[in-house]
Amino acid sequence: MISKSEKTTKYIIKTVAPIFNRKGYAATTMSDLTAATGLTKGAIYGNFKNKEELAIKSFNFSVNQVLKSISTHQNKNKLPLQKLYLITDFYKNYYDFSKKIGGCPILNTGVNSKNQNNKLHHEVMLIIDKTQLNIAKLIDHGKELGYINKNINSINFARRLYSHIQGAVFMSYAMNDKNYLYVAVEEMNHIIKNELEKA
Amino acid sequence: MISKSEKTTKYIIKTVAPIFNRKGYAATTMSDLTAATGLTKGAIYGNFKNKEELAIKSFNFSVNQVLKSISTHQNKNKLPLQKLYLITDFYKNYYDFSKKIGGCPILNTGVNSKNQNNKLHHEVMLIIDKTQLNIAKLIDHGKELGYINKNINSINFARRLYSHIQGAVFMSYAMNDKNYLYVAVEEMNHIIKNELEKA
DNA sequence: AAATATTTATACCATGTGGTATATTTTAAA
DNA sequence: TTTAAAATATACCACATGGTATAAATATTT
Repeated sequence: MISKSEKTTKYIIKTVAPIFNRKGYAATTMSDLTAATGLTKGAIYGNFKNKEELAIKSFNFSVNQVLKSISTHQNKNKLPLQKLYLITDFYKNYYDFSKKIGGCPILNTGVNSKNQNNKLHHEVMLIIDKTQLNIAKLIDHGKELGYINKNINSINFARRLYSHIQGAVFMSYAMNDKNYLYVAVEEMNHIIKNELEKA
Repeated sequence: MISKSEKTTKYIIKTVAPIFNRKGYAATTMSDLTAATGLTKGAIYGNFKNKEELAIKSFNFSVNQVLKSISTHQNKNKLPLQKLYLITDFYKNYYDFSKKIGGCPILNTGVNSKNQNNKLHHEVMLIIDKTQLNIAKLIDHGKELGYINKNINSINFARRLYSHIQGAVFMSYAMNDKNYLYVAVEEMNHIIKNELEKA
């Protein structure tokens, strides 16, 4: 049986996540959260220890929205190399996608939490590490199946891919211009084709 | 004759800029600023209209520190193509450089001001536009002198360069790892050589 | 339906916020 | 050196902050 508090806990996180994402931890106030949820501080503090715990759960909620969408998109194909192209393809739409959830949680929280909130920043680093590792595993799988050049370093390539994409995520966000994403995706596809694909 | 207030105005900006850069506009409080400067609110409000005006001047101060350093570094060579390589070379050291001034002002303010402070965000966009245009002009100059391939689109290339580098700036910052910068610089140098340089 | 446990609202706390009027001090001019 | 002007410090303002003790309301169990 799903309890009342479980439902409201989820409701609070879902409602509050985009606000934390957009404004950052410090700039988000409890009254922002009561206003958005329609609940009182009593209700919120009855479900969360404090503002920080709620912020961390909100961050993880936002990140999971991104990761699930990438995962779904990726599952349109079973071949590792095609999955890689589906990942870059996902980011063609990331400007609009991330807008809906208050911006890119990795970028926003990565910047906002640095030197400000160690727990949040730690979460960001874990997610980046995990994501890069998943890409590296995909490349490794492609090597095993013989689609991908065995000479390239999987984790280093994953880091390059992530860094390149994240640059475009920032630029498109800061400049209100999706084109940065389109261009970066094309560049990455070109690099995947030239460096990864076996001739 | 340089007045007293001119001196303290500069002193305040210089002292306060890294704080705004590190914490962001909303999270930086007036007491942060009085504590750092050793001055009272009376003194600060005597020299600046409000917190926002001080934040904007601080942002421009931080940005100018970056731009001046790039400019100095760039002036080690007069040839446009070599100047381009000197720009990418500058970013090899950007992790340590930006740390001294509280992080990359473009990245930090770009993220923190979005949807939060329109005036600050506007300043960020102006700086990015200006910087990209300067790179494009450099490329144009290289074309004129016959060093650079005339088929490539200068402003588009400048945008790619900036976006690529800024991705590494974010990644190195979020992950405490300079290597992202080293790798991105090598990639950009490779791209400059292959796409820009005339055979 | 009554009793109990859980969840939410209310009212409050001490402290911090950006900003300002005014008194005091410091600087520059006469 | 006196005087006028500019810069800084003090003391305060109304309001917002994260957080909590407790009362009220709602679910859940018996």
